Amino acid sequence: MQRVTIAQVADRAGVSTATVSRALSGTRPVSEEVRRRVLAAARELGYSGNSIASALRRNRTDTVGMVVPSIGNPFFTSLVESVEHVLQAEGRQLFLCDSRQDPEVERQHLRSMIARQVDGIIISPCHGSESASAVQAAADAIPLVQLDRHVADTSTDWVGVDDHEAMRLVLEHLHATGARSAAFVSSAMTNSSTELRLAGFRRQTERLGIRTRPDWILLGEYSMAWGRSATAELLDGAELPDAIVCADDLIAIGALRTCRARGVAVPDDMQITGYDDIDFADLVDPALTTVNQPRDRIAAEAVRLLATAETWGGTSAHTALAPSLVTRQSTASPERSARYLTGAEHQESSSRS
Amino acid sequence: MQRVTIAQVADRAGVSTATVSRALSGTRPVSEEVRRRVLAAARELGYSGNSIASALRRNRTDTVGMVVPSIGNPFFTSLVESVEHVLQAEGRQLFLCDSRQDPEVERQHLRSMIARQVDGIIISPCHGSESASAVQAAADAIPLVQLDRHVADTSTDWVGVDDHEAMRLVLEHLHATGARSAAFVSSAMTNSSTELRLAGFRRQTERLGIRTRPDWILLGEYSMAWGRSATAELLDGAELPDAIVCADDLIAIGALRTCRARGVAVPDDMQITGYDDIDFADLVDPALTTVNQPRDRIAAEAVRLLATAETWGGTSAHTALAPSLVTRQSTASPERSARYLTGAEHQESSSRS
DNA sequence: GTGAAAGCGCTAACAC
DNA sequence: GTGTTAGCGCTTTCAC
Repeated sequence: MQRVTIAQVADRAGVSTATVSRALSGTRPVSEEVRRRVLAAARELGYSGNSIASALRRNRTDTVGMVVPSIGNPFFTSLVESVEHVLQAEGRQLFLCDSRQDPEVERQHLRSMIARQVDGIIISPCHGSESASAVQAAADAIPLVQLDRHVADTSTDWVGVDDHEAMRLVLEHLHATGARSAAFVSSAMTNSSTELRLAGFRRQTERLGIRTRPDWILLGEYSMAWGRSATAELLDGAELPDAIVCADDLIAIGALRTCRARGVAVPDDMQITGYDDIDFADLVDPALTTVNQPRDRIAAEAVRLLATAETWGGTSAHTALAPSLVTRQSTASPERSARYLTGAEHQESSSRS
Repeated sequence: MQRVTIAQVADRAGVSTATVSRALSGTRPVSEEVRRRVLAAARELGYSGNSIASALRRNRTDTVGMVVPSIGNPFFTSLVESVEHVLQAEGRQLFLCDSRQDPEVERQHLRSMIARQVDGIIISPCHGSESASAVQAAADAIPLVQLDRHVADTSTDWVGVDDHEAMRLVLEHLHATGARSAAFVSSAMTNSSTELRLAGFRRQTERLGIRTRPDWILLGEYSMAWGRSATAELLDGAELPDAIVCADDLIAIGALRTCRARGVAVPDDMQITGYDDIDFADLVDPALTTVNQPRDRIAAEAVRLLATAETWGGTSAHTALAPSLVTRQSTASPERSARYLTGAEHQESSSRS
């Protein structure tokens, strides 16, 4: 079980270690005859290389590190899948870490990745401000691109979707279905996505004349549990909005559950929208109208930016991709509501007891 | 942005590189005065070490590799979380790969991990037979433990739950609720879990006198989509079982959906059980009765076995942990059914059309 | 308690 | 096309 080295392969093939290296890596031409002998020797000995030694020498690991706030969140899971896919196509590997929403854990992971000489880092920082110093420090050392979320006051690359545009799509759709008031359920304001989505919600409701209220803005965390309790709170309120706009699909699914449990019909009595378009969004009942993030595209762009940073350094780019709206059964269809409206002219928000 | 080396730290602290190494790693005692100077120099220069060089020298990476069939499957995701947690407590890192259910991809990942000199590998092989050669080859090179699933005809460590025991729990519970016939929906027979769960199902149904039929054994894949279509097939059959036993929670959730869509009441007209106890199992409606796998325990055991293998080599261990049954609303309560049975004596499977 | 020096396994000049 | 050689940055004897 002693590891076989390049020297042993060289011995067996009757050539120098340099030649073996060249034959195996294809860095420089090698005679067909020698190539065959080397390959045979390597196979016979079960040689599998030592990328640690290679990395030390070449100063490259062909590995990129990725840090996500929670691998349990399906959105990040699928982002990871996309990134891994892109990298694999280039023969590179992904080193994945979960910061568990903890800036301290995140900082350690970043340090460790730098020590491990990853070629670049893709990160979705867990906190808008507390992650900043560690992210900046890492970015100073090696190419780094932020994905989806990003920290304030740093000058690194970023790629994600245009949250304002997303909110425009959601609220215009709701408006078209006849909704004239809306609540917003999100996570606490600890990261950029949250902030931008809320800002977008505010701007678009105002622009479209959709009414909202301070106690309809509920901030907790990205989880189904929070979606449930926030919705319960809304349903217990004096007035009911026409729609609940959720900052991610997990919250929205929680909202759906509470509505069902309380006998509130979706979308007839209440419309609900999500954000992310996780696989599950299509599988709940009613299926969720949500914002689709082009994950493969985001992943590809992130990897591309990393490569650019490797050669260019310095100048950073912010890439906001266009999201799209996926309309399913948790919102009413615009046509149908239009018909309703013909009679009702303007649908006031229903109120309750 | 030039990486700072140990030599620079040594210079600044006015000591040798050896001393810096010792001061930083704590391998051997160093005078308090020198220690302070070294630490200060390291901080000032922003030294972060080079674990590649360290790994080459020490022949250890403090990294374990993990390969799962699908990171999109919540069961594996949470297994990964558990393993990462355990490792982090020991100051080690996890190198994660997704084989995407493809033995070829899996083989490449394994080769790559060995080349990367991970200290050990934790794998849930994607295929019962096609994964075998690569797994065996990897196990010959470094410590390896199989998790949950395992390949046939290898002599590596394994840790998972006792599938027979799990099926006993499920079927005894169903029997107690009055079920006297059952169908089984699982993935195709390409891995050990599937095989053992089916074998357990067969044995327990026979033992308990629960009737089943060849066309009630449906094998597809571990996904909600398959759960839906398999259930549709069952519901279209001439005879309906009292219960559908599913080989994982995703399948079971799909089954729940189809039942709801078809107006089949769960658990009154049909009982459904899952396997894994993923987070979602408690959040669907009705909440899913399922088999809980002690994931943290499995993870801890796997890491422990790896450490054992590092020192002992050779002899391997198979550790089957006891699963537990989590009864929720997708199955009837034993008490209630007992009352029913008092009148009905023996509840035959309902038939249809 | 500390320093000098010898590599870990590999690749990239540099020769030929 | 191929061999020789000098390290990559670190840890660890072995001296003192």
